[in-house]
Amino acid sequence: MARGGKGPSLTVDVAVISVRDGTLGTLLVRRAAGLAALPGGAVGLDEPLEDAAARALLTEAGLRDVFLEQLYTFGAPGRDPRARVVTVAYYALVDGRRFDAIDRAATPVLTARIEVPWEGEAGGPVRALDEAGARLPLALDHADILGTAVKRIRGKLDYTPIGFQLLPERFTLRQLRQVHETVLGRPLNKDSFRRRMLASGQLERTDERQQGVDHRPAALYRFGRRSAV
Amino acid sequence: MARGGKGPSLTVDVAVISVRDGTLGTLLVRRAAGLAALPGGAVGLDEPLEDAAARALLTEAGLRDVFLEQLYTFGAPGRDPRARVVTVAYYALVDGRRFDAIDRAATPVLTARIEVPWEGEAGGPVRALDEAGARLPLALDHADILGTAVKRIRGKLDYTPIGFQLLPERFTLRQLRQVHETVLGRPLNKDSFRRRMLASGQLERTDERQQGVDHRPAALYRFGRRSAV
DNA sequence: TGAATAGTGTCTATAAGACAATATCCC
DNA sequence: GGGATATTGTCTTATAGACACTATTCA
Repeated sequence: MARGGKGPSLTVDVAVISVRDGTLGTLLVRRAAGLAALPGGAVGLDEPLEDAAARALLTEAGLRDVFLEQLYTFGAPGRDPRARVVTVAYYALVDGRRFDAIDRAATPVLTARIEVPWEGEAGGPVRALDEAGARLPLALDHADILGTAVKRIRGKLDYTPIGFQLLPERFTLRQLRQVHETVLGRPLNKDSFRRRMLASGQLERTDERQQGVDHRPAALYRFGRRSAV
Repeated sequence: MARGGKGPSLTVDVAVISVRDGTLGTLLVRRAAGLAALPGGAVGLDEPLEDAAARALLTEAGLRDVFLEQLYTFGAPGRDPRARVVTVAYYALVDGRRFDAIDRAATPVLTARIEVPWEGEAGGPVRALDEAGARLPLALDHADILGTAVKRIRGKLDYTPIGFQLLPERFTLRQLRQVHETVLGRPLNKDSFRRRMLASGQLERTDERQQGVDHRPAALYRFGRRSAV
């Protein structure tokens, strides 16, 4: 961790966000001291920041080709007691079902549930819970980074259709709404959500329908190139 | 510029944004090679990032106590041809009249007009023009940083009253609207802007009125603590 | 047929845009 | 008074929420 330079060291960390069963989830790795941490690592001397984030996702979490966007840079002098480390945080949005496909032997990741103790876009740290509901202590300021990611995504949902990044390629309007509700942490009006999404021109109706449900199957949609205006 | 460490060096840069006479303005400093650059500098080993940005503003531009918020971190390997330098960019919002109060002898800043060659929130680099309207070549990726700042502020205006940071403490609704129009680069509906602002509960009407205009003087408002809900 | 959700249409409440009518100030 | 903008109020239009009704699937 020691470096010869005069300035702070630089790392990247990735807050992986997914939605499963109506709750927010994330991916963590075990670090020393029994703490869980975001996937991340040092930035190579000639490596683009986003490449470093993608590399951490691949080597530490076994994930590739995910939506990845810069979040915020955390640099409080005391955030890492061992040395001055500034980290450029990214967030990734992943279809929750991809968590199941990760080779746990090759990459011993932890899947955790995120509990958001604030409403709206108030912000603040969040809690990570394991499958049994026990609290997972997070390293450094990683609870703040995850909280910042949730806050950012909540804000983006209002004017951007990033919800589909959390779903498989084809999905129903109900699934999309439930993803939005899970991210926002509040119920949405069914009718107006439907109208708004269909009016946005971003959804493309496929001629397939939902399978294996015990009621009228919904039409499957996918996100298409922005169609008009 | 050379460092002994294995990782990138770290700096901060500040995009100072102001509004004067219906145009966007910024503050630049002269650097080698006749280029103009954003105020900025290296981050101290134990210095918080925002402190480094505030320090650069004070020493290079003579500005203190301004609204300052983190913008984005720029770290493309080729952005500085001399060495790998990652910069955490901040943006500052300043009442344009404060540009006139800067001691030009102590801090030889340049005031420039910003020309935005794109609409809405498309994004991309902007141009800096001097008082005579001549183009000021910008160092490194500073045109991108300024562009990112304009884009961010445009987005924030839709749901946050940051406009008042660009005005003196007391202002009229017309001044506030013109600031919004300048930032957004498009006209706003006068009536609905007025209603929206008054309904927001963020404006506090003072018992003073505009002075020295050749028509009915408008009431002066100031921003108050969010009052209700 | 019944349970359950999809999908459509209608009515109402709220916010935005357009515009008319006064109200105040300086000259 | 005339010119200019502020301020208030009304009407119209677009959008969101509420709700009723029909459609479609499986058990």
